[in-house]
This record gives sequence, structure tokens and C-alpha cells, in this order.
Amino acid sequence: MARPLDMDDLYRLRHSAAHVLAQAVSHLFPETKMTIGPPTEDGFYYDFDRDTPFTPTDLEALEAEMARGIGRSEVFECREVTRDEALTLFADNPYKVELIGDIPEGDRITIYTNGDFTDLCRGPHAGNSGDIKAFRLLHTAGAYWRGSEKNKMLQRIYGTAFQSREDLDAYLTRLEEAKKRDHRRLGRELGLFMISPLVGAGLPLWLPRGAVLRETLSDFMRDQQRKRGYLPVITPHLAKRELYEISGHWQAYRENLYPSMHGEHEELVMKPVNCPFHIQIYASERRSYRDLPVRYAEFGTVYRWEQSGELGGLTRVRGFTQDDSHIFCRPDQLVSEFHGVVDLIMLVFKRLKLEYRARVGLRDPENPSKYVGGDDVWEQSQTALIQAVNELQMPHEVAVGEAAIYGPKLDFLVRDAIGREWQLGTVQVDYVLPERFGLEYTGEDGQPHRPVMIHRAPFGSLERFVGVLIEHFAGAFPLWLAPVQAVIIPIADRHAEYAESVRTKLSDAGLRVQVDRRPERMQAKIRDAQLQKVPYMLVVGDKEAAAEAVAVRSRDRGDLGAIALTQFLANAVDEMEM
RNA sequence: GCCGACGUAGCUCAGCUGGCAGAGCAGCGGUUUCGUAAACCGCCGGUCGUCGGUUCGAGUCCGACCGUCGGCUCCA
Repeated sequence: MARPLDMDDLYRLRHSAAHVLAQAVSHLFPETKMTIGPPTEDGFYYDFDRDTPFTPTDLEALEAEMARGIGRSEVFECREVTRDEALTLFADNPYKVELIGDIPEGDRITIYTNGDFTDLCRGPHAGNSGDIKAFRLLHTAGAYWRGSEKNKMLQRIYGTAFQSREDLDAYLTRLEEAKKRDHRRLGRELGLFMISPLVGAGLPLWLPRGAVLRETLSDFMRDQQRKRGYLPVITPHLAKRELYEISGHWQAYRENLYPSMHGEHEELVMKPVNCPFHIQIYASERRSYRDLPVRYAEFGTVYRWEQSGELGGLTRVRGFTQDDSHIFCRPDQLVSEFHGVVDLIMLVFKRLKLEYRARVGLRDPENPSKYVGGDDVWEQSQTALIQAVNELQMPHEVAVGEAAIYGPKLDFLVRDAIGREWQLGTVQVDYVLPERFGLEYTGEDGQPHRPVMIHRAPFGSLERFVGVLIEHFAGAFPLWLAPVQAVIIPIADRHAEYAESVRTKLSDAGLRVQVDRRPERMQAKIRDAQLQKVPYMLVVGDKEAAAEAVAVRSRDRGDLGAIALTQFLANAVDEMEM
């Protein structure tokens, strides 16, 4: 076995590959201004300032030019320079001048040279360009200078590099595999959802099989919530603008709200969040300390204006449904309620065998305009959240600036098949909205007290959650989730009647089954069921009809032979519990 | 929103430098009644994303818009 790949070595290699790319650009497109070119998790990129964008043909020419640079095995030489020297060297490049200006006084300023190309760079680099054994330029993209849309858009070239040809091939194969499980592709192939341009971008339509999948998840959650003392509520999709002015969403998220509609005397907006509605329900009665906690749950569909370039599939949409709930509790109940919510979220991940990590999101003190609520209230809620998380003894990281507008939160991030991480479950502690809406309960002392709110959504959005599940399972859902759990395949027309009786028995037992009675051969029906990733195919012919049996073929394990129908049903029920 | 690529039948795709719109699968009709991943024959199917322009002539060239994809920015 080859020695384990040292990430630092790979980073150096990719960093050097970025320099070789910049060198190639300087040869073929001398008018181009270099900016920055770091290594990334999967490769590297380099941003160039250039009037005309790079074409796919340009990329081919650059790959050839890079190969020449690598062939020369040029050493990466590091040299420390003075600030003045650096400014002189890069006098004609405003980007480098800006970077030099940002290097703190007293820090070393270094430049790296490979052959005829010199770049301002902190390093480190590979020994020489010949170490880059395998590389590929992947695609181009626009990217703002320093990531701000106020700055000029630069031309970015993405590439990747490895220490061997095999590693590169393995990476490219992985990209291909990831493409095959893309939820947008599988969504169409498996008949789960669609996007109609006439309905609108970012507004997915759920097809029957997708709707069954989603409903199965919703039913699971409803069942858990019922067991945990949640109460269902249902609220409309529109509300007066004033509601969101009080909550603060109108001010803080105006650019993400759909333009308002005019009623007779009021302005109505599509709801971007469910919480103010649930707050109104809480506020509709006098509440005693004995009534708390109150847990309102709703699969609430919300609408947020997203920039068109951001839309795609089920994971980035303009309308989506949250498995939302708002818990109103006394301060002394906060920690136990919080723990109950985390328990529910972990149950979801366990049921689906998903790997996750937890992240505490705190507010960014540098950017107070992103939030509502005073410092003291934030201090209180952040302290409460951190305490609750610590008591769980759950590994987590802390991210400053990742709070919600009204409070800190605990997010759960799930990694999907392509390695992307998705924020799925979330719990938020909120002292702000109860204050803004003047919520109260009467305490033991007969005095009014302010409740605390917990916002939580274990799935996050059903759309995004299903999108991630499609990719995670590559469409081959576990039995309990599969939209069609079994297809019954009669071998010849004379077996249709028995097939129908099998369907009735299994349907009555709660399974989602279909009979494939097309005038096709059994082989064709099996093939179609496999491609549709149906967990079980039940072949029925003369032998099965005579014995009240089914010949079971598993999607994953192949032909399992004939067993009694009652036995199949018992096995299936067991499997769904797992 | 910004940068780039792309948009041809329900799906996957071909159509070279402008000169009569193609294939496979799906669908429909027929034949076949079959034992674990595609039976056979035939037929239908397209305002080449939309609108405008250049040209004797546009799927092909140009522009705008709509949409999709890869990024950037944003994400309560």
C-alpha cells in the first residue's frame, strides 16, 4: 500500500499547480492580471482579471502549456522581500498592491518564483513543478474580487491536481458517480418531483411517488410529535405586513420577501416564516404557568425570494415546507425542552442512519444590524443555549455569525454523497420575539412573566431534506421510505387474478404495492422495477398461486426464492422497524 | 443579481463551415403468455426554449427575454 496521503503535501502540490496555471496564463494571455490562487479541498483555483472570459478551448491550450511547465521541473524558489521591493515588483498590478497593503507591518513578505513566473505568495509550495504528476483544469466561473459583489468580477479557473494519475482518475470517477446520484436526475427518473417553467423556477411540483415519500417522512414526524406532546396548528400563507414589522423580519429580511399585495386597507405578504402566526395563537388566551410548555407544530410552507442564480432542484427553492414548531416555555423549562428537541432530531438521524455534526451558531458582534434584540437578551439566550448544549456532552463546534436574527441556534449538518454539507435540523432559542409581541403567562406569584420560545425544525425543509435523502440513498430508499415498496409481477396473464389477491392482502396490511400487468415479459418487468429501485419484486406464477406464495427478488440481494406470502409480510414488517 | 456554458420528439442525444429535421428509449396498434435486468413487427410524435434581427434561405449567425447547469454573492 502506498504511504498515506499527507493533506499538507497535497495542499502544497495544488497550491503549486495554481502557480503553474498562472504561469501558463502569463505566457498565453500576457495582458492578464494575476490576483489570488489558493488550494481548496478538492483542488485549486486561480482568479484572473481579464476582459474576455476563458473559453473551453483556452482551457485546453492552458493545460498543454501547464504540461510544458511541469515538464521543465522548475524549482519553486522562495525569497523574502521588503515592502518597498514588493510594491515595486507588483507596481502594475493593483490587486497585488492591495494585498501587500493588507499584510500587517512586521510580517514577512515572500515571493515565489517558478521559472519565468513570480507571484506574491505566503507559500508553502511543492519542491518543483515536476512533482505535479497529474492535473486537470475543470471549469471556469465568474468570481468577485475578495468575494464581494461590490467589486469587479474576475475570471476564475478551477482545476485539481494529484500525486498520481490513479488518484486523479479516482477523483474523476467519483465526480461521475456523484452525477449519477444527483437528486435532480433521480427526481425525474424515479418520478419524484418536477419543475415546470410555467409554474416558476424554484417552485417544485411533487409527483405521486415523491409525495408519498414526503408524506411518509411527515407521518413519521407527526407520530413522534404526538408522542411528545406537540399540538397541531394550521396557519395561512399570507399575513399583514404589520405582523412582520413587529417580528422584525420586514426590516431585517426585506430583500428576501416577495413584494407585498394590496388588500382593501392592508398590505399582505407571503409568509417567510411561521413563527409570528404561532405567536398569535399563543397570545389568543391568558396563559398560566401550569399550561407551559405549549408546543405548536405545523408543516408550514414559506416563501422566500432567492436570487435566480441560486435556484436548483429541491435544495434551493423559493417555496418550501418546514416541519416547524414553536415551543413556549418558562425559563426554568428551557433546558429540558431544548434537550427534548435535540433528542427528537437525533432520532431522525438515527432512523435514517445519517452522519451529522453539530454547530452552535452565535451572533456576530461586529454586525448588529443582522439581528433584533438587545445585548442583554442576547447574552441571556446565548448563555442558556451553551449551557444546554454542554449538558448534552455532544461534540459540537461554535460558529460566530451563524445565529438566527432573534437568537442563537444549534444546527445539525449532514454530509451528502458528493461531500457537500447541508444544514438540516435546527433548534433556536429566542427571548426576542416574546418581548416584541409582549407575550406573557401568569406565574405562581400571580404576576405576569415572559415566556421563552424555542424554534425547531428537525428536517429543516422537507424539500431540502428529501433532496439530500435522494442523493444519500442514490434513490434506493430503505423499505419504510420507498414510495413503492413492492411490485408484484405475474408471469403470464392467467396469474393476474392471484397477483391481485396478493396485492389486496399486502395493501390491507399497510404496504405500498403495485401489480405490473403490462403485456411484457417477466424479465422486462424486473428490469423496470430494478431501475425504479423498488425494494422487492414478487414474481407469481403457477407454483406460487398453488402455494399461496411469492417468489421474492430483492433490489439489493437478488433472487431469494419462493416463500409463503404471510412470511414475506412478516419479514417486511420486521425490516421496516429496523 | 453577476460571470460563463447550454436549451433539437415525453427522455437521452446526433445534426460539419447557413441549403428538405434524425436515432435509441418511451408512447400507440398488432403478434407473443413467457420463471429473475430489455420479445418481435408496424405507427404516431418536433413553431429546433420564446420574441426580434441579418440573409434569396436560419436548428445553425446576431440581440433581448425565459429556463437549465457550473461558479460568485446571499441564505431568518
